[in-house]
Amino acid sequence: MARKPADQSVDREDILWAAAEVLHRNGYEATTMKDIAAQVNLTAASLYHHFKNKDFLLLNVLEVGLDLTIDKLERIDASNLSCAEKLSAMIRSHVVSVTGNVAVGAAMVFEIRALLNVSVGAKNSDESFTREFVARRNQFFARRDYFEGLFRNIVRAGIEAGEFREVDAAIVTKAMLGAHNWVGVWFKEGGRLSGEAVADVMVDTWLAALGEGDG
Amino acid sequence: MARKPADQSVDREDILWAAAEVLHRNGYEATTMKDIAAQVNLTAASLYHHFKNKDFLLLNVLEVGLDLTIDKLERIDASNLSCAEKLSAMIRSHVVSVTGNVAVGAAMVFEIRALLNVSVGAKNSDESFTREFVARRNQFFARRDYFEGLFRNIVRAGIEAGEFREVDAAIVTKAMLGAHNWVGVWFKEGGRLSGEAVADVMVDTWLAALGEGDG
DNA sequence: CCTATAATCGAACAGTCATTTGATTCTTGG
DNA sequence: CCAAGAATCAAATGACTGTTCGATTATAGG
Repeated sequence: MARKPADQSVDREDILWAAAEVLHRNGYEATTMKDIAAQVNLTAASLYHHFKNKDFLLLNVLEVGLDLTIDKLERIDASNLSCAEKLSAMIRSHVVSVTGNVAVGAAMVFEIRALLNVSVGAKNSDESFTREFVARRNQFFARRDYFEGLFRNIVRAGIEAGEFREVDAAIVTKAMLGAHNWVGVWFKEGGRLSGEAVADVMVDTWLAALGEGDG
Repeated sequence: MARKPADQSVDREDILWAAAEVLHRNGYEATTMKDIAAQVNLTAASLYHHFKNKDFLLLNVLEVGLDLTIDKLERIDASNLSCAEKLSAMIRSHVVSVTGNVAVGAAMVFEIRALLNVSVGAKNSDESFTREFVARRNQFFARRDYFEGLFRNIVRAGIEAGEFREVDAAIVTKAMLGAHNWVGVWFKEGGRLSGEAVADVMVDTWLAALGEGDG
């Protein structure tokens, strides 16, 4: 076949990363195809060679970000650690992801609401695109729930094992994830604390909140 | 002068509330003047009789939401309660605001990033509008910091008073606010828990995180 | 060398949106 | 009752956006 790297050619993944950055910087609706294209020295038109359309491209970004995070969490979940140790590792992993990979990590979270309102209207004439998009979006949301469940289950297990005090696991889990997500908004590289240091504070905070104060 | 309530006329505040709802539902960029107008049975053009333009209107929404919240917090701050009691009251107040008044409370938080990217570009020909907007926006951000500082100061005071354990007050405060803000995203009226109940869980969680477990 | 085709672009389109303008409809103070 | 102005709207404008199309370029395999 033909044409790979002339001066510098671009592949799907490059575009995905560029889109992630713009997405994190500007938000879903304010992100234009031109912005994304500029980030990789292309024209907006060229992006359509790699992705069906804007919505699929941005959804893809969120999918990749979520998959990366889930992957790490599942590895921790499958280990032989105690609940407290598992939760520590999961918190650290999540927070470090959000700080180190701001583009993917934070975008994943904050554009979810925007995702809900995409192309639900009947404006798009193309029925099949809309149908496929809605299907993938629902799958994404299901996976988002699964992600949250990974944390919630550890909290529940820790309570049952007597490692944590009895709390409303669902709410505390949401509080925890909210705190982590928010890190993606305020964290700046080169500030007082590194991503790892922030993660340490988070671990300490949540173990304390769950009654693991004397560890 | 002339013309107030014909069948039903609309004032600044009605528009502000309508805008808050649409803002919370759709996000900053996805909110159209037509959407806001429809919410109060007006045309988009009519909104310009009440507000200079879209950016000022939406900024106004955020300002009002922030002022409401700060007002309650300052009253608590001025009381004679202990640090733990003050913090409890502040958390409860904030969370209840977010759940009960989703429109204003959550919008305030999640549109801040969008606000940053507004009209900074040179597209607007009207210099004075841009200048005034930037000034008010900076003032808003300063007030946002003040809001965060109200929480942070109580945490610090509690540590110094020996009521709380020694934590990184800045980070823990951000974690706390992140958790509260996130409530605005997932909370739905009529769910398992009322806004007050969620607030109770939050109070319990954060007092535990700060080492007030034996209260 | 040639050819299929991957990758890219310029230009054009249709749609949407914020905003302006000028006219119109009320309402109220005098 | 009248006149001033507050509140509203319909229509037009101009900018921007996602997307399509046809043409162009460059590469890899035969």
